[in-house]
Amino acid sequence: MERRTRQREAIRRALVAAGRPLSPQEILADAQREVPGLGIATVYRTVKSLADDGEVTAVELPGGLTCFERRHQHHHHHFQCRGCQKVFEVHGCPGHLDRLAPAGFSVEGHELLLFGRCADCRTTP
Amino acid sequence: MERRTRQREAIRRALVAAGRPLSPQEILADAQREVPGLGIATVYRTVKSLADDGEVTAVELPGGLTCFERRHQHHHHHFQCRGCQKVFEVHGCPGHLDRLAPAGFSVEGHELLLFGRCADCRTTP
DNA sequence: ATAGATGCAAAGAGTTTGCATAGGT
DNA sequence: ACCTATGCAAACTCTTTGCATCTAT
Repeated sequence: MERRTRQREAIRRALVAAGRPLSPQEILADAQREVPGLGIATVYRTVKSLADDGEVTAVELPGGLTCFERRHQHHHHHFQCRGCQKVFEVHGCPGHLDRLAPAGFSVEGHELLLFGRCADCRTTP
Repeated sequence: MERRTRQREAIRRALVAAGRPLSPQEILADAQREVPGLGIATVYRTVKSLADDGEVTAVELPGGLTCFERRHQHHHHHFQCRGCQKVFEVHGCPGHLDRLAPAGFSVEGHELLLFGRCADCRTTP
């Protein structure tokens, strides 16, 4: 069974507090304010463990960055800011996407990413 | 100015022949049939050069894989097969995606990726 | 002949893993 | 006391870069 460690709790709190998907480095920086000696390997191991438990999900972004967010029950997508690179949740989905696939292909899912500028970066380039 | 080398031509031909986005490794394998000594560094340098010229565009997929395809003038999206991992072009776009973004955010673009099984992998798991 | 392109190997960046130790239970 | 979780460092993967050589012009 899994243990309740300061590191694990700090990582979970960082994700809860952010309310948006965080990169491993963002998680590290946030959680280190609580547990200064925290190492990046623990962040990777912990988010993987939390993902296995179904508590968080990975958000893989074009460019190779993988962020992590607390698991939601509802279908949603993401927005990435070109200014600060932060990732935000986007509610809703255009739907009717399966019909776009080539004939003979079976669509099992989809991902949609919007990009542009968040409210903060829109005013502060 | 740029030179017309066997390597560069083999890489361009691989992209034309495939008719779909190729990963650096796929490009290497295809182009090596024409130029056996071809190295992966040349593939990376060449696709970057072709991208700078506007002849190819990068297709960045969740998971960190970056593929390259010949540049199209029309807006389109992609499908990735969970069986063979190959990437295909998808025509059309659901449109009206900007409205999904949070208030105060400006949307400059979007990417849509469908995933599932291609026609080949649907019958051959 | 000149200068850009290539192949190799080394260097980076991000992520994962091995191992001794710390620390939850 | 036991055994998982941690921190460090090494290993790994993918991509980029330095450099001597090759080759298109």
